[in-house]
Amino acid sequence: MRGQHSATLDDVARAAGVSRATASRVITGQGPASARSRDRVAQAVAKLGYVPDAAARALASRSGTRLAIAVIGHTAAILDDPYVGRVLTTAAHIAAEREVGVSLHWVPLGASLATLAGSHNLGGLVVVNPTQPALHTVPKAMRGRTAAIGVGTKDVPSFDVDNGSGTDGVVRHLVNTGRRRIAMVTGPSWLPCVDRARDAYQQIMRDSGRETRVVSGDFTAARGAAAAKEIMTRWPDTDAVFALSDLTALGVLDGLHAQGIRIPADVAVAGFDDIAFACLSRPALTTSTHPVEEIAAAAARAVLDRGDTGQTTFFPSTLVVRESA
Amino acid sequence: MRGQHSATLDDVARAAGVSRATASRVITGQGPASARSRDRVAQAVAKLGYVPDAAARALASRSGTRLAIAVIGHTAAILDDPYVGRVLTTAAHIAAEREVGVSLHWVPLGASLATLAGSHNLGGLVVVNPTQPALHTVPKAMRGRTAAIGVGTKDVPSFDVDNGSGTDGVVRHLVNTGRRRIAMVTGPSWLPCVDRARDAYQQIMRDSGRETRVVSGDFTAARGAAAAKEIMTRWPDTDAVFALSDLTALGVLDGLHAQGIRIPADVAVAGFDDIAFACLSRPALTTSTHPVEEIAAAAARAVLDRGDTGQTTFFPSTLVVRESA
DNA sequence: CTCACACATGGAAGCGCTTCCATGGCAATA
DNA sequence: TATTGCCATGGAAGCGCTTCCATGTGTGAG
Repeated sequence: MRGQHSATLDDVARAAGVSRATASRVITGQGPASARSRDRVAQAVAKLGYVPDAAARALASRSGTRLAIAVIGHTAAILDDPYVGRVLTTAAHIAAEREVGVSLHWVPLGASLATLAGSHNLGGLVVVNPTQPALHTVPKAMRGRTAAIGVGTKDVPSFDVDNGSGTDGVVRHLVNTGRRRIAMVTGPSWLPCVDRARDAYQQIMRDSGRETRVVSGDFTAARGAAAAKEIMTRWPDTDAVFALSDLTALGVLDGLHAQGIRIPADVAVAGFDDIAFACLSRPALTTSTHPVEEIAAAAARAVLDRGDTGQTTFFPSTLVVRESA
Repeated sequence: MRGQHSATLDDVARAAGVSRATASRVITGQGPASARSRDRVAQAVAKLGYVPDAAARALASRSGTRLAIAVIGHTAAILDDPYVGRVLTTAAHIAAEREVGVSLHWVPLGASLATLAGSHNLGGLVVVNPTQPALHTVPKAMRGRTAAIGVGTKDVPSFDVDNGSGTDGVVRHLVNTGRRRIAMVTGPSWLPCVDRARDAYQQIMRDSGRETRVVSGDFTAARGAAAAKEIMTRWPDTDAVFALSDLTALGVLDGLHAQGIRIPADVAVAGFDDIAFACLSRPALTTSTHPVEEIAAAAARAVLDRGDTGQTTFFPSTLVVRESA
C-alpha cells in the first residue's frame, strides 16, 4: 500500500505544472484549455500511467458511467440458456463503444430495483424480463435511463420479440403441413410474452376448429422432455408439439425419441428462438427466430443515448423451416 | 422517492436524530452502536427508502465492492458459446451472496488491464483466458484480489480445467474402441490450455505409434464443419475426430454428415466441455466434462475471500461416453 | 494608448460516504 | 465517594474527482 498508491489527478496536475482544475478539463475534454496545457497534461498522464478513478468521477459528476443489466426472476436453469449471455455480451459491446462498463445483477422475482438503481455510478439500466411492479421500483431519477427487454411501462421503453406473430407463423406452418392435433409447451406464466404466444396459439386453434392442448413449461430442456411424456400420455394422438423455447423443443425431441416416436413422421416438433443449436440437432429444429442481439442492442442504445420513453418496440420473428416440422 | 434527490446519509441521520457517523456505523454494521440508535436509524432508513451510494462508499472506504470479469481476446463468435455466460452467471451468484455486483469487460488481446483494474470501486478481478503479459498489466494494488481462469502468474492464482488429462481420457477411449487414425481439431493457438491438450494428444499418438493429424480451430461450430471437410480431404482414411470444444465437435458432426459419413460407424467424433447440448445432438456427443461453474466459483471466491496467491488449481475432466464415439 | 471582452487558469466548494479521534456518560471497581 | 475503564457518540478530515466562480492575461477595437 505505502508508496505504491496509484497516481491521482493531483499528481498529474503537479507533474504537468498546472492546477487540478486544468488537468481535469484536459482529461475530460470539457472546457477550455491551451494547447500547451493539453500537451503537458497528456505527457504527465502517460508518464505516471494515470487512470481516472471511476468511483470518484461518478461521485463528483453525479452521472455514472456504467450500464447495469438486471435479470428478473432467474432460476439456476438459466445457466444452460445462452439467452442472458447473449443479451449481456451484446450490451457489453454497445457499452464498450461508448467507453462504459456493464454489470450484471440477479434480481429475485418481487424484489425491488431501488438498491441497484439508486447508485450514482449507474449510467443506465436494462431490465431483462421485468414485471410491471418491478419496473415501478426504479427511482424516478433513473427512469429516463432505463429500458426493458420484455414488458415496459409508460415511463420505460421496452423491446421484445413479436412472439405473437412468431407463434402465429409456426402454428400456421404446422396446420398447413397437415397437423391436426397440435400441443403447446409454454414458458414461465409470469412472463407477458408467454401470454401473447399462448393467445396466438389458442386463437388459431379455435379459428380452425381445433382443440387446444397446453402444457406449461419453464424454458428448460428437462421440462421439455417431461412435457413430451405428459403430452403423449394425456393426448396420445397428438401429431405436433410447439414449444416456446428451442431448449424446451430440444428436450421434447429427446422425450419423444425416448418413447420411440419418429420425428417428424409421427409427431412434428417446432421450437422458438432459433438458437445456434437448433440447426445442429437431429432432426434439425424447425423454429422461429428471436433476434436477441438486435433487441439487446436497441435496449442498450435506448438507455445510453436517452431515447424516447414509454414505447414498446416489437422485433419480428420469422419462421425457419428445417426437418423437425 | 420524494423530490428530485434520493435520500442521503445526512437525511437519515437527521431523521434518526443521530450524527452521520453513527448512522454510518449502524448501516454498515461496523463499530459500536446502542440498540436505541440502531432502531432509530433502521426506521429512518425504511421511512426514507435510503439506499447507500455505491460510488461514494467505494471512494470513502477505498475498497470497492464489485467483481469485474475481464474476458481477454474474445471474438464475436463467443456469442454462440455458453462459456462466458456460464462463468458470468456463476460469478454473479457468488458475488450476490456477498452483496457485491459483477461487471463484464471485453479486453482485446494485447490490451492493458490497468484502466479496468485501477478503479477504486473494484472489489476483485477475474480474468478469463488471460495471457501472462495481460496479467502483468494488473496494478500491484489489485494483485491480491485477482484470479485467472486459464493461465496464471506467480502473483495471480489460476483455475482451469485439467484438459491435459481430459484429452488423455478421450483419446485413450478412441484408441481403446479401435480407432486408429485419429484427428484433432484444436482451439485458438494463443490459449495455453490448447497447448496442453494438443501435447496430450500427440503424446498418446506417438506412444502408440500413430500418426498425428492436427487441424487448428477456434472453438466455433462453423470452424468445426470446415475442419471436418479439411480433415476428410487431407486424410480420407480418418476414423475418428477429437475436437477440443463441443461446439466445434457439433460442427464436425454436421460437416461429416453433409459428406454422407456415418457416425460413429465410419468416423467417431468426440468433443470437450460436455455442454448442455452434447446430450441433445444426434448422435449424442461423447465428450469430457468441463466444470465451468466450479472453476468460476473457485475463482470468484478466491478474489472475494482473498485466497492464496500464485497457485494453479486444475479441475478434473471426466470422460462421458455417449453415442458418437 | 486605453477599454472592453474573450479566454485560459487556479482556488475552493462540494459529491456522499467512511473513519479517526477526542469527548462525555455510565457502570463497575476500589 | 472517587477512580478506572469502556463504550456510544459526534466532529471533522478526507477519498479523488468535477465544476463554479473570480482572477489574471492577451487580443482587437475605439
